[in-house]
Amino acid sequence: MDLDERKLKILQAVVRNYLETGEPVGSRTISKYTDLNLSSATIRNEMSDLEELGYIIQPHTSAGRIPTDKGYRLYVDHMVVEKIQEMEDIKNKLDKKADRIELLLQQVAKLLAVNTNYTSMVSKPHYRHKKVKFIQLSEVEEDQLLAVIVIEGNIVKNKIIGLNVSLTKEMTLKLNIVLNTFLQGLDLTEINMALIQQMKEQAGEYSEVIGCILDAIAEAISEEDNLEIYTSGATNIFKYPELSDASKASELLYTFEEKEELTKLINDANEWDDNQNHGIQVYIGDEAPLQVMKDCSMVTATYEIEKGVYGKIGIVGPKRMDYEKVVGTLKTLMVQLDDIFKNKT
Amino acid sequence: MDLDERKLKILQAVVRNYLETGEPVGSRTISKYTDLNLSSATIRNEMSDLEELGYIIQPHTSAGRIPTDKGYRLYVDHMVVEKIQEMEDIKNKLDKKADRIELLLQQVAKLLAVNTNYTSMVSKPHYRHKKVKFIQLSEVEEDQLLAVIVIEGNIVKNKIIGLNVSLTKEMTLKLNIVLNTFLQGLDLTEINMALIQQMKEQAGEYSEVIGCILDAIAEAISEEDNLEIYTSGATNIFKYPELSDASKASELLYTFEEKEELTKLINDANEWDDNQNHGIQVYIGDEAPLQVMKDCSMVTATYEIEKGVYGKIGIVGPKRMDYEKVVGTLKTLMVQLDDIFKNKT
DNA sequence: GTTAGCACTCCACAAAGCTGAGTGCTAACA
DNA sequence: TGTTAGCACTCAGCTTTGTGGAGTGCTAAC
Repeated sequence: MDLDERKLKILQAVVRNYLETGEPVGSRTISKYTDLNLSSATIRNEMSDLEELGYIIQPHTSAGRIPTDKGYRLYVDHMVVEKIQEMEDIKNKLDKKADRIELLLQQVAKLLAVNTNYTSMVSKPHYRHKKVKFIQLSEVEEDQLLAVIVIEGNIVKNKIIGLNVSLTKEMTLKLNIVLNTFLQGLDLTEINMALIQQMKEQAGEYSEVIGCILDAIAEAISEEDNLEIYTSGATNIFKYPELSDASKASELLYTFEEKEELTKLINDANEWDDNQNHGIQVYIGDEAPLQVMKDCSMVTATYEIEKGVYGKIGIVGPKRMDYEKVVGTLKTLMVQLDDIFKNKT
Repeated sequence: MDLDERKLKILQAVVRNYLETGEPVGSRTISKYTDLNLSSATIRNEMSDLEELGYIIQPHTSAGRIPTDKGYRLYVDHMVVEKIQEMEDIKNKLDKKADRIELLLQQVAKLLAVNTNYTSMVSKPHYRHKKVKFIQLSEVEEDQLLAVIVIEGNIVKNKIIGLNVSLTKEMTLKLNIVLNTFLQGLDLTEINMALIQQMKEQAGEYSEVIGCILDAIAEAISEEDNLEIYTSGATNIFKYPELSDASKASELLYTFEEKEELTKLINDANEWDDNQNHGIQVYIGDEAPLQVMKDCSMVTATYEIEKGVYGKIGIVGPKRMDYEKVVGTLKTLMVQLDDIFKNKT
């Protein structure tokens, strides 16, 4: 059942040619395109076999062949020689002031989309079970309190709390101390009713404030748990005729606009695989866990922002995407990202 | 040159009918559709006049008529009877925890898009020449300082500053006092070199920290000046055949994805006009200051988030959009928004 | 001023014809 | 036994032709 050398070469030629042109590939083309020195008739026989084995298919009789998903899969698994992509050093591209991770990731997405001409998506890593690191209450105005909550990973959340009483300086200080001593180092699951009750007692007449602040904390932490995804270059799909008819384009773009569905993709991809490959995975057509992507391929990679905290990057394009370039680009990017994140911490 | 009663009625009938069906309107249709009791032949004569006057046009000989931009304009200016839109009370729809204005506006955009089936955009109001209200430095870890900056409008910015020395508690306190006394109530233009120099002197060996913090402040304020725009329902354009061919759709969607261009639209629209109309404006085709919108219409409105601080809301759809519904929806929404913002402050 | 009637126009769609690319099969060749 | 040339066949895609219907403009009559 294994393919012999010659069949492999022919399959490879079919895929390569199809990736380039987007047109079904005929036997005569292969006969000239390869160094096999075989006549088109021979190629035809071989192609007929390949079709029977399910690697290629004719869109209609008397047309050339195009790869099936199975054909692409074989190609991706065994024949991709990733082209090293010399990408401008992204550090220069990235806005200096993009200290906020969201901005940085958004820019990475954009960079990828521009470089590849496909659609890119980047998920914000989420820190599971994040712990409270630091809380600071300050009086902004008479009846307004600003609560600043820092959680692990130096994620900062603010909440302005309106009061119907005004706090004394001492009281604010006291509340600060109470909150910090009670909550530092805890995550959401560890903050229970008993604890809250204790804190409220300490706060005396300001127990109400405690309630507000706890709400803010809960919100801050859970907000961070919402998997956020940044996308870019969604309209690039119009560059590929096979995706740009109204109904397909509409569905795809809607998915990218809403983003919810995309979390499935992100969650599906394997975790970091330790083999220095940045968990690069290729999904072809139906392999992706999303119906709308049945005519697309997707390449994903995993980046590590700090020990144990991962995010994903994905590139979505037509099945006939330039896998070699995409994989190359992603790898280059991952190396650069590693660099950036390492120097950051 | 003014149109008589009958011509107006016929024009109105043409527009109304075209808005509904999207097909060119013939004389026979009008003859039945209106209560004029005129034969199609008479209508034909009148339509011929209307065409000569530039209000309607035939896409080709022997087709019905469709309105020109001029025709739409007349219709919008004099014949729109806005339908009061009973929209579910948005307050119920809006996420309670959407205290952050960004989230709220994003949700408003979505609500609008869903309600109208057009594309919506909402600009975040920007507070010009915002003044610093409050600054708080806290030590998060040994060598990390958290700067929290509150500017007018209760916009809060955070910045984590890495230090190569560690500060004493007293020093942190002192820096806090220095920063607040010097900067409170100032806007960007008022923070000059002389001031900075003074502050650095006060900070002694930690003058470096002052520099970092000032950078953060500058960044925070200027960041807030970047006009941000939230969009929703961009893919709704696929519901309108006249916009959904690949090249038009691609251009439009790109504009909505990139958003930069959209600022032109927002900036162009008139300021609040005080006549309780929420500055509702209608742009038809080329009237919009954006080339890509030449086949679209746009309706914008202005909301006031607090005294003197405005933002815009816009709805973009095909020229044959349901103006009556859109204007109605926008007005209803504005009233609700006023309500929300008033109770907030 | 309004209307019926009629010839005319032109889009939209279907049917028919043509072309070129590509195939499968067969028979001959090395 | 594998390879090749030759040939009939297929079919998408394009152009051409034809047809029907919707709608118009014009004219003559009311």
